[in-house]
Amino acid sequence: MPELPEVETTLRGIEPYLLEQKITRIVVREKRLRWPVSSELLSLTNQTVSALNRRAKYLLLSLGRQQTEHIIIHLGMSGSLRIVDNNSELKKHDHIDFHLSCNKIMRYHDPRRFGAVLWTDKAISDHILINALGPEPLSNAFHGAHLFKASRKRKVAVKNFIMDGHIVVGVGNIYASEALFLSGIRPGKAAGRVTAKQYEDLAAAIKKVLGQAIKQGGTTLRDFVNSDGQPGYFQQTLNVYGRTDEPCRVCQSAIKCKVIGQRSTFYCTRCQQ
DNA sequence: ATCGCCTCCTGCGCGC
DNA sequence: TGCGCGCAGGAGGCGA
Repeated sequence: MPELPEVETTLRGIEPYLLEQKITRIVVREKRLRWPVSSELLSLTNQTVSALNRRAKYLLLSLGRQQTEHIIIHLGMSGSLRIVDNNSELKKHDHIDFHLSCNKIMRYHDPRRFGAVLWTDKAISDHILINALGPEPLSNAFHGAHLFKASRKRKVAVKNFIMDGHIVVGVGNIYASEALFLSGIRPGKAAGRVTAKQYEDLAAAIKKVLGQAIKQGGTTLRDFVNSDGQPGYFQQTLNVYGRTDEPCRVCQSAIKCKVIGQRSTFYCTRCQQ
């Protein structure tokens, strides 16, 4: 379940192998991802990767000197990218190979096929999936006042609110529960009823959990190539996620699980009001 | 505009 | 041991 930290870790892991390298050939074994893999992508050959970036959970590979073409990759629920040797044995769900001029392959693997590999020749910032996104959670553009302002009169649960990519990107189900615990806010509370002070705390908590997870992901980068190992962010101590009926680490009362917005949500009934 | 529900898909854990 | 079932989850899409 790649959350933002794993996407960032993936970017750092693949960058040394892709930057200023050519994609010599793309082999697609399974086109049926979230959206069908386009024929334009199929026909890409001998394009130099001139930049790699991340926006939200999208990985962006820019091609050519002018960067007029881009490959957009989303890992969905179960996607991963690995750098493998070109004689590496194929595993089930290895859907796309990007052959590189360094003689290695960047291999896209995705059992559930919720992910996407897209091609565009428009400016990335104009792309329909990108152009309406909220700020990056670790950037200066993201802060409590932003959340407070955007949430006035909103009735949606604050947990759904912070998971909405138009408000802030990259807050997945695990870290939404964790950040709300750290800031002492009930996940089901209407976003418009959360105070400015609470949003200050919440923004800080989001930065903290995501920043910490990225840092831990970075420590396992050495295992990235040719490895199926779990990313390091799983080592992060979870305070509430998946801890139904276990004692709160602060007050010992039982952690509760409730479905909010079709998603399991975990919180402490005493610490979060 | 906003909200909430539905959908895509496979692997896994559970009960029997 | 094996089967069938239900659930998990990112996020776009859609109907109300």
